[in-house]
Amino acid sequence: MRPTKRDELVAKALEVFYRNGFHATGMDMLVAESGISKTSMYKHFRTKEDLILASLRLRDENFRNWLFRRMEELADTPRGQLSALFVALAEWFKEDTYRGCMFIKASAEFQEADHPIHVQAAEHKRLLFSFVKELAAKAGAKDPAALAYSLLLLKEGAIVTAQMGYADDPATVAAQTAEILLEVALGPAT
Amino acid sequence: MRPTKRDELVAKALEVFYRNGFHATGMDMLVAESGISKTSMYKHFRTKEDLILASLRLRDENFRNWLFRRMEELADTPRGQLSALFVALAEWFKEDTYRGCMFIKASAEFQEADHPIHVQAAEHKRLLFSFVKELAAKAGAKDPAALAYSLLLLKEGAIVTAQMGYADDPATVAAQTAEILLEVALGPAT
DNA sequence: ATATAGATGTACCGATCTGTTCCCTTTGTC
DNA sequence: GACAAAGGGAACAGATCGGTACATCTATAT
Repeated sequence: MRPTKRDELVAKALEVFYRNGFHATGMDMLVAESGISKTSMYKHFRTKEDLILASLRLRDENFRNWLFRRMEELADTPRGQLSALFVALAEWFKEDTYRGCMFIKASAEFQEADHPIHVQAAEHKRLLFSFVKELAAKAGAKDPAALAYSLLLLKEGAIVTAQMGYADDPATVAAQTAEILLEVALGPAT
Repeated sequence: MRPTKRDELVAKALEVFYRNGFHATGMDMLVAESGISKTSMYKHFRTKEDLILASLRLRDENFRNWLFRRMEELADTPRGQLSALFVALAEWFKEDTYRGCMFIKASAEFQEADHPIHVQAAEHKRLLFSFVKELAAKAGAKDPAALAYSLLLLKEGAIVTAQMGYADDPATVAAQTAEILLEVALGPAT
């Protein structure tokens, strides 16, 4: 069965919100860009906030699927997959549609810690943390949570540095730094 | 001489933009919060964008002054001051007005790489990089730029992680990770 | 005392914001 | 062919957006 209008709308809204920001994107702009009438939009989503939340859900699904699959394609050991996280990042940064992390930006535009959008953005980061922590455990880290946490700090740092564009190649620096942390935590690479 | 109205306005605008976001803050809200008339605002600044740029200039000055002074207060060796960067971060995160990095958020709300606001935000990060690179050189790093770059990735990562509030204590994790990098780059702590 | 600069208050402009209303057309199904 | 569900078009509310117009007030410097 073909994608429903609702799915089309969410996909397009995701794209526009990512490219243009949340507050800066009006519903009229979404009408113009998606070709879907405002009437239909408000039949599917009661408010703009609901549409943003749906966009973030889709983004979370797409991004985690892509990242986890890519890490598995690039290496077949847990340790190799942790390294591959930063290879995947480099690929992402090179896309000319790259505009930083949608969840960081969502939490920045909706700052109250209990705002539904903020909460949902944080949830995405929590899911990534779980995944990386599992990998760190499989790789034999003594303190998987600490290793995962460190690696993710590098990841977030590289993401915002790439977004601001004031430095050359944050993914490579992050990858090299991650290698140091992996050696300290897991011993020399085999 | 007392602070001019213009200075008062910029200081208040900085506070409100930081707390509330750029697009989400209207000029009428600034009138209400600062008690300064819209007429005066537009005498001092031709556009909202000009006011944002002035706020960012003030923020850059305040933040770098605070951070550099704090690092010097906390340690008197270059290496110690690099460690102290993360102690200062922890103090910042604990402030109940903490809302992430204003420059990251500015670059996120004004994404075009050549937008004046984006450019100015990136400039702040460049200045921090220069300072940390100098310290890394004084501390005897073989590749001061690489060490500074790594440490700043941790810093940015900790900043956004603290902003999103999905993890307990990013400053401490960043500090511990930085210690590892310092030992690898400079040898065991004396 | 008076000229001047800075600040104020308030009403207003046209555009845009989120969200609604009313009515019409398409589409798939029995 | 009848019918319901879904979508479209377009105007409209009421609020807010960035920015302007205009007349007034106040402090200081000469």
